[in-house]
Amino acid sequence: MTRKKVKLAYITDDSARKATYKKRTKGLMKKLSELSTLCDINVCSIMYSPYESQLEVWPSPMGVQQVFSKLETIPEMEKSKNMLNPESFLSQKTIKAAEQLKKHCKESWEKEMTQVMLNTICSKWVVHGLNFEALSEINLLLGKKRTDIDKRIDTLSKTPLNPQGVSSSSSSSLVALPLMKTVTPKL
Amino acid sequence: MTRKKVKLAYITDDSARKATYKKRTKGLMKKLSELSTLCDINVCSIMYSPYESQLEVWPSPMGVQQVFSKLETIPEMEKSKNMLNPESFLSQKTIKAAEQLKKHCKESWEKEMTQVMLNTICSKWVVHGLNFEALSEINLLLGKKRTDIDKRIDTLSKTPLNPQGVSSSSSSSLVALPLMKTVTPKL
DNA sequence: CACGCTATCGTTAGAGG
DNA sequence: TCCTCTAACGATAGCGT
Repeated sequence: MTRKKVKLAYITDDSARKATYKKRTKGLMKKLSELSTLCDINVCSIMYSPYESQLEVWPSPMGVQQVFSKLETIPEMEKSKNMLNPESFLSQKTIKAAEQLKKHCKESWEKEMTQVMLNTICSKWVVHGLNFEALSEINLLLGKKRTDIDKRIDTLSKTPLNPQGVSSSSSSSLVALPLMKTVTPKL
Repeated sequence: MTRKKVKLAYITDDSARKATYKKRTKGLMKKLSELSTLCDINVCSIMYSPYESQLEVWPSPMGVQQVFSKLETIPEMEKSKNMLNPESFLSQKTIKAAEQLKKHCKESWEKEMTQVMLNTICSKWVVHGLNFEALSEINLLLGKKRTDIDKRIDTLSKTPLNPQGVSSSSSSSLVALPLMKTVTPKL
């Protein structure tokens, strides 16, 4: 009985798919970990899967916090918030100017856009105070009694904030985003 | 000549490390892609490595945009911004209340905190308008002439926004963050 | 320094408990 | 459903070019 040569297509059988998901996710995690130690890359992952009721964080919430904290240190743009809001950064003027040249495409536009895109994301993270101060704050809570946390979560669950449902139009998604220290972001 | 059994430790030799990095990154990418098709998970990755002058986006900027767009659809919290700012969500009062119970730790605090942590991140994304509208805007620019983009980038490079340097204290980092549709975030 | 090769190691599909 | 086992497949270290 020779093992089938994985047909690379959606696994229709639910339990088989779940099994594969779990196995491969575990494998991915390991690979991530290896890349991390072999090449000194700081890695973390946050998994929000339909197969686990709870979120899975690896290697630990602390580790996640550390990685996110580093996003904070990338460019020091906080000092110039006003110049980085979407309106000025991507003004109608800019769009129009680009519009004029619509016909002259270039095969490398993709890479260029990638730069702009990512820089925008990073900028926004910082500009909007998304430097994960909150995570630091949350770390203060680490080690607190569980029931208290439970109560807190319970309270929050009863506020209007609690989503009554989730859009079912979006399918599962995964983002892998590595950031390295040695490259100076070009903005 | 038996192949060595990969010593799982930092590779000191620069070129060897780079080779390993590239090979393994490629492998990771493939695994990601497989997980994506096998389990219908929407995947993208953004690589910002010291070994490439440009960012590497996979499968494409479009794909990245799509994945990020989905983050937007998670919980509908925009309507209650005022209740979700860090100040109210993680008020001094809350911290103090938790402080009182510092000594009574629980082994499962980690999971609980994970929930709070992640929910906070997601909340912030939405609350701060980080629903990646900008990315949509940027997509309008796709297909425009490269030199124009170049000029734009150049202009930006000369503004005070341009980081004069990057913190060298942070090491490389990678975040993998999968989001699935079927689970309702508990907040 | 990048690529191609391939023996070896590591991952995992499928079956059984 | 979840674990364990293991043969088969897939990834990749080291080397040659």
